[in-house]
Amino acid sequence: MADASSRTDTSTVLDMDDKNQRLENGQSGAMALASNSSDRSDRSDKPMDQKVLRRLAQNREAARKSRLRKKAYVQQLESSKLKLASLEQELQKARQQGIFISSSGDQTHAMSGNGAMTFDLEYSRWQEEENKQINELRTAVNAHASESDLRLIVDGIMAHYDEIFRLKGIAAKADVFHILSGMWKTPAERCFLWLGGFRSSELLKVHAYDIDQIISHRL
DNA sequence: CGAGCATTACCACACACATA
DNA sequence: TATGTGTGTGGTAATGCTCG
Repeated sequence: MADASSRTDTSTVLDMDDKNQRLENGQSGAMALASNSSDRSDRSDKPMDQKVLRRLAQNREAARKSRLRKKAYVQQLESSKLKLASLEQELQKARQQGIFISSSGDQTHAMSGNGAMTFDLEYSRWQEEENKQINELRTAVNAHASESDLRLIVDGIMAHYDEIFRLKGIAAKADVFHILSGMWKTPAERCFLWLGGFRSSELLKVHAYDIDQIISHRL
C-alpha cells in the first residue's frame, strides 16, 4: 500500500507539474471559468482575472496546508494510540507481576512489592497528568482566558493533588517504608528535600504526640 | 459588513491490483 | 490484455469563522 501511494505521489507530482504548466499557459478549467465570468462582466476583465486567479492560488495553497495539518493530526493520534496501548500493556504486566509476588510465600514482601510498584506506576502517571494540567493552565493564562475558565482548570489541578494524597494513603498502608524513604520521588524532588534538610524522622516528630496517645491507650 | 482564511465536499485523474 | 474497482492526491467551490 505504501509502495502504491509513493508511486502515486510521484505520478501526482508529475501530474501537478503538468497542470501548473497548463495553468501558466492559460489552459486550465480555472482560467476558462475566470474568462467566462469576465465575459459576463465585460467591464474590468483583467482585474477580475487577476483577482480570481489570486484567490484560486491562495485557496489551493490553503487546501494543501489544511490537508498537511490534518495528516499530521491523524499521525499524532495514531502514535498516541500506540503509546497508550504500550502503556496499558506495561501496566498489565506490572499488575500480573504484583499478583504473582503476592501469591508467593512471604506475605509481607508480597504486599510491599506490589504496593510500591503500583504506587510508582501511578505516581509517574500522576506526574504526566500534572504536567499536562500545568501546560493547560499556562496556555490559558497566555491566551487571557476568562476567570471562570481559569477557575475550572485550577479546580482540576487541586482535585488532582487530592488524588496523589489518596494514592499515598493507599501506598503507605501497603508499604509505609517505601513512602517514607522517598525513593519514588524524582531526583530533582529528592535534591530539593535534601537542600531543605528534610528527614523522614521529621514525620515521627510531628506525630509524636499521637503516637504517645496510641501507645498509652494500648497499655 | 466585507475581506481573508481554514475547512471540507465534490470531482477528476492516475495508479495498482484483481479478474474474466 | 482489456476492464472494473479501490485508493490516494490535488484543484475548485461552498461555507463558516474571525477580524478590522
